[in-house]
Amino acid sequence: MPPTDTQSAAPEARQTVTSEAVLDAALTLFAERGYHGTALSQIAERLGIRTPSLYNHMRSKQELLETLVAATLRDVLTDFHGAVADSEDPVVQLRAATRVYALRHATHRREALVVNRDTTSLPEPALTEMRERRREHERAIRSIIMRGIECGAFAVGNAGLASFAILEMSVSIARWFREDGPRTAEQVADEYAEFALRICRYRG
Amino acid sequence: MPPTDTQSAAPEARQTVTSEAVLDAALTLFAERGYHGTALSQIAERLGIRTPSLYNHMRSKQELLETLVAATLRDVLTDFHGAVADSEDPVVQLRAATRVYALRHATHRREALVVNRDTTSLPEPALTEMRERRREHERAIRSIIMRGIECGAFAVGNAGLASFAILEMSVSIARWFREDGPRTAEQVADEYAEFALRICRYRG
DNA sequence: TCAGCTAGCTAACGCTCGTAAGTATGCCCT
DNA sequence: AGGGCATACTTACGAGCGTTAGCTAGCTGA
Repeated sequence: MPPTDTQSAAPEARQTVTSEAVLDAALTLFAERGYHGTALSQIAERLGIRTPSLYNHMRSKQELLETLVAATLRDVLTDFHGAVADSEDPVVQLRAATRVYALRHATHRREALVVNRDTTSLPEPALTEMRERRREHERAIRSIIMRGIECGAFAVGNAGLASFAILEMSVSIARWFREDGPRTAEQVADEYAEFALRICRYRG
Repeated sequence: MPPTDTQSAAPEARQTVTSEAVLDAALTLFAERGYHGTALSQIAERLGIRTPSLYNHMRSKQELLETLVAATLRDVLTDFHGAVADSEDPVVQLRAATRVYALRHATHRREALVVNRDTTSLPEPALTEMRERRREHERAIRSIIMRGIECGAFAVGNAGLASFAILEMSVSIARWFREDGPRTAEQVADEYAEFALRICRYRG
């Protein structure tokens, strides 16, 4: 029985850590204790290597955070554009946009927690860039709501307030969702999409 | 013109720092940079004293956090009980409970940010205690929703999901609200109370 | 007047952090 | 077979952290 060379659990296998593994370990720990609350030594320990060895896979601790946040926000926007591409109807678009956003927060809890807690710890060029991406998403949701108001599908006093409420209630899914809980991620996402329409007073 | 001895802004006045001032400075900085991202030296600097002098007003950095979180959660529950005391009607109660909760997050932004970001940094006896208080609040909201469902005022698939959504969208007010913005805290709170009823599908 | 308390100060501690430098070892390709 | 690269290691650094000890000066009340 020769050891396989992919994903082997062979006891004596000489294994090496990848950049992806470092990012994954950092993601888990940042989500658990926050960026400033996590030491590189803890990331190293989780990977079974010494702290300085991490520098074979990254440039700095800050770069880890920056990579994680940038990738997550990119994926959020990709999700969004994919979700709203199928229709011009504000009702359909708001439902789909909320659904993918809520779904992502159930299936990518760690990423969501890190982005929401630690984005402000980024150094300045990146911080503004990341804030801009979030604002872009918020503005897009808001404009869907405004179009819904114009065509009479929605009735809400202020589109900005509603878009904030919808986005942030979805974000919070990451705080309580459990994979082994009573509801699947899809069920939760569908329910939240429904909440979004209710907030905008769409009477489906 | 002899200097007054309360709140004096006299230039040469020998002023002394109070425990409340230390808590307030800590609150501001914890809210801005997080608990682990804030050094005692920064709190001291903001108060115009040297770091070790802080120990005349506190026992440790952790105690600062614990005091702030405990006081905030106590006030949240006091608010809640005051809000629901006036009526037995689930519609009235949910509106009032959401209103005071949203209002608090607009008027006490720093406290809300710290509680939501840094409660997990508390040492273990306090951590469980604080989590229990939050759960108590959530259960109380949920039970209002369940009573509303029973009496036919509300129509929502799962009361737990709805209570999470309502609480967390309110929490997020602390992230964007500005005192000098276009809407007052009361206006925002009223709007969010309305959102809560919509989520529960109350057609007022 | 003066004892005692309060609330500052300086100095110093032990620890941990992120990071750098230099070295050893094993795999891959020629 | 062996050169080079990738990846780990040990050692060490300077800085900053929270905290303690011990001292000083001013206000308060007997």
